Amino acid sequence: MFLNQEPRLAEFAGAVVEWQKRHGRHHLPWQGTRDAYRIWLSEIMLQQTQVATVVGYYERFLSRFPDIPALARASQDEVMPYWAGLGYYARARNLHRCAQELAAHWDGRFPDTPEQIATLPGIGRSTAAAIAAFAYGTRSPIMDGNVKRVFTRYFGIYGVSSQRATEQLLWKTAEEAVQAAPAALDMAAYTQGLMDLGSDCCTRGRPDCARCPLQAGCYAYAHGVQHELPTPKQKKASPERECKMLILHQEGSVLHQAGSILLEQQLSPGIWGGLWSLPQYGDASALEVACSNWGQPSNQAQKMAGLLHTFTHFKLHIEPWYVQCAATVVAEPGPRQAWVPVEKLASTALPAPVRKILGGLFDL
DNA sequence: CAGACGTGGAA
DNA sequence: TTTCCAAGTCT
Repeated sequence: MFLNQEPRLAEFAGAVVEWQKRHGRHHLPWQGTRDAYRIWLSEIMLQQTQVATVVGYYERFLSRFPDIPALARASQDEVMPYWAGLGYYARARNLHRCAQELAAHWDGRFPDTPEQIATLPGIGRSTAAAIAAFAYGTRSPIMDGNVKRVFTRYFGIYGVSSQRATEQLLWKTAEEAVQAAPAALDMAAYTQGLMDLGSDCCTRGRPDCARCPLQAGCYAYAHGVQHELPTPKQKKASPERECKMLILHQEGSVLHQAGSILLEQQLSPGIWGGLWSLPQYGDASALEVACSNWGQPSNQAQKMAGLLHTFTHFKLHIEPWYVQCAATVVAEPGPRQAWVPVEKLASTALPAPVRKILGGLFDL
């Protein structure tokens, strides 16, 4: 770090805001509003998720649930299809819970301080600050991946951000940057500018320092260590697991000509919690037992092309097995299981790889 | 504190 | 191909 951060702190926020107004993003679907609901929804969807991925989900979700009361009076099962495929499903469950808490205890509106906002489910310190900054102009700093890149480089902050000391220094520096800024600071532009700078200019691989409004004071630029910051955390090899998924296809009826598929709702918490997946089995014998329970000899099952699904912390080898059965022979579904008509699969909350498997069979 | 928690795009 | 990781939070 530079010994004396003060002169570089004083000019920091102003440079970010000026850059944002000329070169930042201004036409994302969740910009140009002070509606805390829309801001909140976008912030949650954008957690660990790229802008391009979020845009479509944001529009569809907002059309179906236009405000807090609409979301609060819906059931979780009505909400999950609008999040399916986006990942990190605890976000959707917390979003729904939060709407109900706001409706029940906060008059259906967001509280106006970041501290109060951060007490709500699924909203941590950074998201609370972002909501307050965009909706109310509150001078409370955020600290996400983009901002960490900008701050570690500009101020020369070493150490992995999972360490308490590093995290605390980042937040302290972020607070000082706001305090050192003029009272008239456009907090929304500053907050957006930090993220845009990290996203468009101060990127991980090839930072475009020539375009950067902070170049003159940047520690990493001065020392040529852009690629060393932020300090990378050591990676761990992700374990691999395997499972067999059963596609039990009940033949069509007059009502549902394409038939129905047996799905099983996943428990929360847990992978895909709240979504409807295909029944999974750890090995061939477990699959055989399941087939025979449904009156199907397992030798009638057809093995389909396998696929590898990569999660953050493990890889899953999926082996799908297809079995068709007559409607007349079929028993009652087990707990958390249901027969879902093929016509309804498109609007069902399916995990991404399950949608891919079923999409190959039924053109969802 | 370290691990759980998804998915897809980029290098 | 492999690895990284993107507007994090919760336990």
